[in-house]
Amino acid sequence: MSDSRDFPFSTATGSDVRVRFCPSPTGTPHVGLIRTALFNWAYARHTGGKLVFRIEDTDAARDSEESFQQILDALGWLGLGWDEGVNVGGPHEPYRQSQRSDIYDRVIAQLIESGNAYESYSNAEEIDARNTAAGRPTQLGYDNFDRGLTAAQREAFRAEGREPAIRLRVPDEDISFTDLVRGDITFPAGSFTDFVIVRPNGKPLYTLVNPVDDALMGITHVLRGEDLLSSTPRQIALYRALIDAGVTTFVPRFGHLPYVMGEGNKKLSKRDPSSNVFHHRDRGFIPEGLLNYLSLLGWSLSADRDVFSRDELVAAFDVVDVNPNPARFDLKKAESINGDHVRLLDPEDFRDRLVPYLVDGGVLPAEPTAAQLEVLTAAAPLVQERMTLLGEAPGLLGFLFVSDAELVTDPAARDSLPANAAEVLAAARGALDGLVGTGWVAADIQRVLAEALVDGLGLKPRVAYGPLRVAVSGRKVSPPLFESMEILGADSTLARIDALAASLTA
RNA sequence: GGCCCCAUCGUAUAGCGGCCUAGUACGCCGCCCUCUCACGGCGGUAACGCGGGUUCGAAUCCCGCUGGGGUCACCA
Repeated sequence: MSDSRDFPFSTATGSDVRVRFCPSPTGTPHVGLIRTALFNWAYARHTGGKLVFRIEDTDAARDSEESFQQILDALGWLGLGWDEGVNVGGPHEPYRQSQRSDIYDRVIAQLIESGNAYESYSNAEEIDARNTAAGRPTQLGYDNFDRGLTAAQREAFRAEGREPAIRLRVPDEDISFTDLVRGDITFPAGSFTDFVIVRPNGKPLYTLVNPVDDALMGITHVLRGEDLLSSTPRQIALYRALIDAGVTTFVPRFGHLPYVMGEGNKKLSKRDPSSNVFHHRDRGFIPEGLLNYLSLLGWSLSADRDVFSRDELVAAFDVVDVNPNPARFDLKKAESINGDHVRLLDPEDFRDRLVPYLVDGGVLPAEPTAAQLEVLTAAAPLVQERMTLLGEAPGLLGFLFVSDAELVTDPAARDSLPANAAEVLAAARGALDGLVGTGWVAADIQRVLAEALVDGLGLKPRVAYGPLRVAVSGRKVSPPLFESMEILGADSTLARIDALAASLTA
């Protein structure tokens, strides 16, 4: 066939690669959507090519400004930047389809002019009726009936006041392409009939605007979800029409990324909280962790390593290495990866990232004081390696930011107190008293406590320190005890021990 | 139903004809470390859907089956 010569696929491989991310602003950003953005971004960075960010808002009924802002928010948070497009501009403005009507009108005219598209007056009822009459399954849909309409017939329909949809005349031959992640794929001739590209009201459909914009913007690689795979032959048909009409000169290469699955064998539902990027951010995922995990859905860096940086991802990423099979979103694994990245953070960076979570958790005011930040700086290193999600911060560190009087003791922690708690507390109090005025550092605290409780009373360490942990933090689980006491200071520490002791005898 | 895609431990994957008595990670189960919780360390559990070929040799190539999924809109 002469297809490859007349309708060549893109041969871009290096810095001439142009990929795009073109979400429709409906709803909250889904992890699957972000994974698609990530792979496009990574491919552009890896090849040295360009990433174009376009918004497909041609469905006024479903699109929203709020959703658009959320997409921007998500991309910004994750650090996925683009080279051309919304908010940054470029040579193919505008980048919101709702503002490109004139461009589409022009292309539609070219398509009709060149004979690649035509007016179709058939409505659904008429199509069904014709199919039934012809003994053809109605499921087969449109029958290309209007292809042969004469000027007189069109005029007659017009006279009836009917407005035509515009359909693309599709080639009656097999359509093949080499999918970058799946290999050669062929759709037999007759798989689909002439399809609508413009509504009777003049509004162009996704089937037209998506390929048209890709063509006009010089997109060389279309990396998108697997759900679009079956529409690819139609897009290629449209591309051929665009080439024939002189609108563009090549067909992009396609790569269909596997689904991100939820429980069972279904796509991760938008209703599942795990699908919501912001839900993960709120819980304390950091961009490095979420991005790392998402990249593992359908791809891998190497045989024996799955924690890596953005730069490592970019250096190694290639679409052809993407797995074609669907991947399940595994929250446990995601959290584990996130925890690894949290531990990799520089201490100051880690501390800074804690602040918003502590503010949201009501632990710190919107504008923390210098004293509070000082406490945080001292405490952060104590919890960095024991946190998986930053959202754990309020629960872990809250006790350091409340007055002794405000400290609430978790009922479960109180219940865990051993029978001899009062005795332990009293002995600790006595030992600690000796330190007042001599400096108040963790090592000394631990030493005197060990002498008094472990050596003196002969207690097991966990029995000895349990009551103190509850007294100081109000919880069964806390950052390391002696360091916590040091940060809290002698006065608070003693006051809290006294308070718990008093409540035991009350 | 037509067409298309997919198929390695529970999960994500490595594997692209011999290095595989199938590796790694998460999970799970033990043990160690330990002031709690974590972290860390050590060990264990667990997979090539089935059937035919091709080949000296197949998880890897081909065909069929089975099983999953997607798509068939004047949504995107």
